[in-house]
Amino acid sequence: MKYRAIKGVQDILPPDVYLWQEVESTARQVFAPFGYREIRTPVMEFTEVFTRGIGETTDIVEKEMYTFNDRAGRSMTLRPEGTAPVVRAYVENHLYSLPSPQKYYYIGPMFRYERPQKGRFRQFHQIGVETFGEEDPRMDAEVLDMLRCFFERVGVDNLRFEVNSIGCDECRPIYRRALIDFLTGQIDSLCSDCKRRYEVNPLRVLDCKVKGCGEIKKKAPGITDYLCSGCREHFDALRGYLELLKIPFRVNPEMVRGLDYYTRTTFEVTSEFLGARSAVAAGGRYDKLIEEFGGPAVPGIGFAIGVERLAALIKDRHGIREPVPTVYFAAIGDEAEKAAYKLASEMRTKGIRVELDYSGASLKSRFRKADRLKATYVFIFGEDELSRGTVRYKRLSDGEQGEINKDDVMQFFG
RNA sequence: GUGAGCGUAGCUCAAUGGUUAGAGCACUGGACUGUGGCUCCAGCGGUUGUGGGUUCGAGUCCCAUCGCUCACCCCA
Repeated sequence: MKYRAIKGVQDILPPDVYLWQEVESTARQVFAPFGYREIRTPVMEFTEVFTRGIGETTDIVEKEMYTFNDRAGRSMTLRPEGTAPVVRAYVENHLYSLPSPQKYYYIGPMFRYERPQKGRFRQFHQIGVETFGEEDPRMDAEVLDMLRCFFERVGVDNLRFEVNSIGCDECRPIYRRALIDFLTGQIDSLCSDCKRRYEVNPLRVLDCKVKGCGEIKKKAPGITDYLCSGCREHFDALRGYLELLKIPFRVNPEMVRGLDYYTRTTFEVTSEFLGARSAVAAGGRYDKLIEEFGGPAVPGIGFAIGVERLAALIKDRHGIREPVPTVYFAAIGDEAEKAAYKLASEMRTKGIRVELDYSGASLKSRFRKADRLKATYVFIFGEDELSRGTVRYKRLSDGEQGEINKDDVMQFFG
């Protein structure tokens, strides 16, 4: 084979593409009543948008970005996530001068240079939302409510909603200190990865799946006990509203997010059917990020849904609905084929899906093909019908046949 | 970046180191000349990922390489 797709990217072909269309249109339908409007940002940004936004020491920035110099020597990066670009657009276009809160959603490809595996690709797609200008915990709950609604509409259940609060600039450093102090005493018992995490990002130790570390984790101080009064009240209120909205959730004090910009609320939606990495959606609050981008002190919250992972779940649950042809046109003979060609054009113009072939194959093989295409009707159109000015039809589901006047074809489809 | 597994027909897979690498599905045609699905028959389809090596003989064993998959790190 001469050419092949790049590692970790993939073609989205029919029938899968119909699933994607369904997912995307459901997202639009679900988000609209919550007041979300679409925003489209470029797939490429100046590299600083991500290094500053996501954090210099995160894995994404350190080893996963598609970064290159353009012809003028400026460093550009294919977006590895959606929040930083949307925040950049929000600040650059002064969207904060519009009435708060401003709510946006986006749908599109992201790029990360990673080893592909189940549910992980180098080009993958996210449906994300970002809300600017509201710090009330009711907004956090609302965003989760919208997620719940989306998954319900798209027909995926058995999901776990996990929430946590990782505090703010005030309380997180204090907790971090306490955790480090604790881990320092246990360092010899930690797994090798966790020894590295201890240096780089101690909170990640909480995320470790190794058994030995789990034992240590149980005794470790929890973030929940270190939240400042503001963060504690916010988190308590959020849980209250989630209960009010009857959103089933679990508090997971060990959940740590990989991006630096999160404050207070973080959450993940996971499924046990997704293999090693089970998150199908994740997000959180980022109250300092807009300032970081040179904007006003405006809080934000958002999430992203992994479309590939979601599509895999839906495919498992209920497969794919693919549109089928209404009519398979089998014309026999030069004159009839010519007339059928014309009639098919008229029908298509009216929105009826018509398949006709130019192969001149036997009627039998055309029926076979019509059957394979799952056409609703076969139209038979030969010398006899041509001279009578009619079309013979056969409904494939039950074999019912009849003959209709050529001029009544449109009526036939009512 | 690290580790493991797997590469044979379009797809799913067979083939003790030994004839001309097979089967099912799919595709094309026929039985049925203007009527699909079911059945039967036939046909089409291969550089066994690639390159070396061992051997009288390699799809099979060895080495390298490329690719895919899964897992780790990390992430949607």
